[in-house]
Amino acid sequence: MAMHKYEKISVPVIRRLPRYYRFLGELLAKGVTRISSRQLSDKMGFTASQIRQDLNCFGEFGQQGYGYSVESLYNEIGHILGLDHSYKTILIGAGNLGKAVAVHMSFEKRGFQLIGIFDNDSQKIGSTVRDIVVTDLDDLETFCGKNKVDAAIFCVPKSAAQKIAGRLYNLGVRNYWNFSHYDLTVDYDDVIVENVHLNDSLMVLCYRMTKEYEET
Amino acid sequence: MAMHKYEKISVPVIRRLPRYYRFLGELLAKGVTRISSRQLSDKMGFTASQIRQDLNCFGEFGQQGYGYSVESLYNEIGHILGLDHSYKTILIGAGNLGKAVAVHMSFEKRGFQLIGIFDNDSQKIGSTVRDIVVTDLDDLETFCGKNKVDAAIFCVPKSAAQKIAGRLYNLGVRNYWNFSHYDLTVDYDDVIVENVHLNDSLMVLCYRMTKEYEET
DNA sequence: TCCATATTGTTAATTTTTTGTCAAATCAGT
DNA sequence: ACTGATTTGACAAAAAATTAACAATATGGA
Repeated sequence: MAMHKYEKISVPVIRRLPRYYRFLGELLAKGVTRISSRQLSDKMGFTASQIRQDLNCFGEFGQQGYGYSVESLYNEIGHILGLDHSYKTILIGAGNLGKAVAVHMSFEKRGFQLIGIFDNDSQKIGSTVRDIVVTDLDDLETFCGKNKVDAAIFCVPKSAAQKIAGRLYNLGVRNYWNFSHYDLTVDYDDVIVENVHLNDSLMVLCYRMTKEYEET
Repeated sequence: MAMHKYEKISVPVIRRLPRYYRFLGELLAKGVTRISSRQLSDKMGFTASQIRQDLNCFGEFGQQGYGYSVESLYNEIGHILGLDHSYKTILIGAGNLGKAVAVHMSFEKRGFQLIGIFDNDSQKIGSTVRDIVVTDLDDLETFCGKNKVDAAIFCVPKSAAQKIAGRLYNLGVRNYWNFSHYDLTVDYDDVIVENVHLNDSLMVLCYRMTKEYEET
């Protein structure tokens, strides 16, 4: 039923989906059962028109004169995002950032399952993070031989990222969530990289603060 | 000299600035002294036209027939971003994520200076992160009375964020870098919030992985 | 059942963003 | 100093994204 129109969905629309999902989740938790695009628009700061247009990329989830059922829209968007998958995922780097990511993300609710953590620091190897034992990075090949790994999370220094990406590519891993302060670029077009640049976000904050002061 | 045109700069342009800064930093580190928009375009995956247009929002930094001086363009963009400031900043929350942020970000190079860390967990209070002693969150008012705080970083649970934001607003803090899985919304329009939603990024990765599989 | 109200899905208009083009300017070699 | 190759900055064109408008349809109460 959800197989509606499959023209390519634009990047801005895709980036708004998790936001819809988040707000609908909050409404659901509050026990709200129905909502109109107008009400959502007030809450989220998008226009009602945009919300309707975004949703219509994927199907017709609302009902004229009524609006949307919070629960079923929440589920639909979750499904569109693919959160009902359970992609097997490993984490590379068990430093502060790696641990924070491992502990804070509820991977299971986001379509992923964390099945291994690797580091090359002998101090960390053998320790436990979120019930997973940190393994020597040298054992990556062995591990990937035994387990089908769908995605890898990079919480390693910039200098190490590209090399490890190469190893993982050879092991069949094609999807990367990258925190390494470095734009992972891979020549193969079957690879998906989601780069997270916390520094960029911080610099944007700096820009906005600076401009604010200049204007006043 | 940099006071060129101050029509409002669009959000997409602003979000690309840190990226330029990053790539130019890498070129600088490699000892490259000059670069053309075309060469940058090959490296970064934007069109040359876009790069020139973006830069021209702020001034004329290039020279016809030559291109741009890597070093001076790097410095100009750093200045545009406001990285030569030193905004006094506090971190709220010294858990895994807070520690990771404190340790990984070179605030000094990004226009900020970390001057305090707060938590309400007695286990953490008194411990040291990056040479800063973690202080009781109850002492926030005292601290802000003694120190002018420009910005605050939120690494606290969703449930705590909004309340702490209110306290900080009353203490005169107007700028927030928010990791709390919650869109901080403040009614006052002198407030700047940069929300970081790691979950959103993860969900986008999930979407892209899912679509990839569907298409093939 | 009927009517006034609400709200969607869709198409059209508008706005914003990106890309293409080119004259003017600089550079490098002779 | 002259010439051909580059490359910018500016403007024009194209593409993309957002907003507006509205017919079609459902709701809820009389």
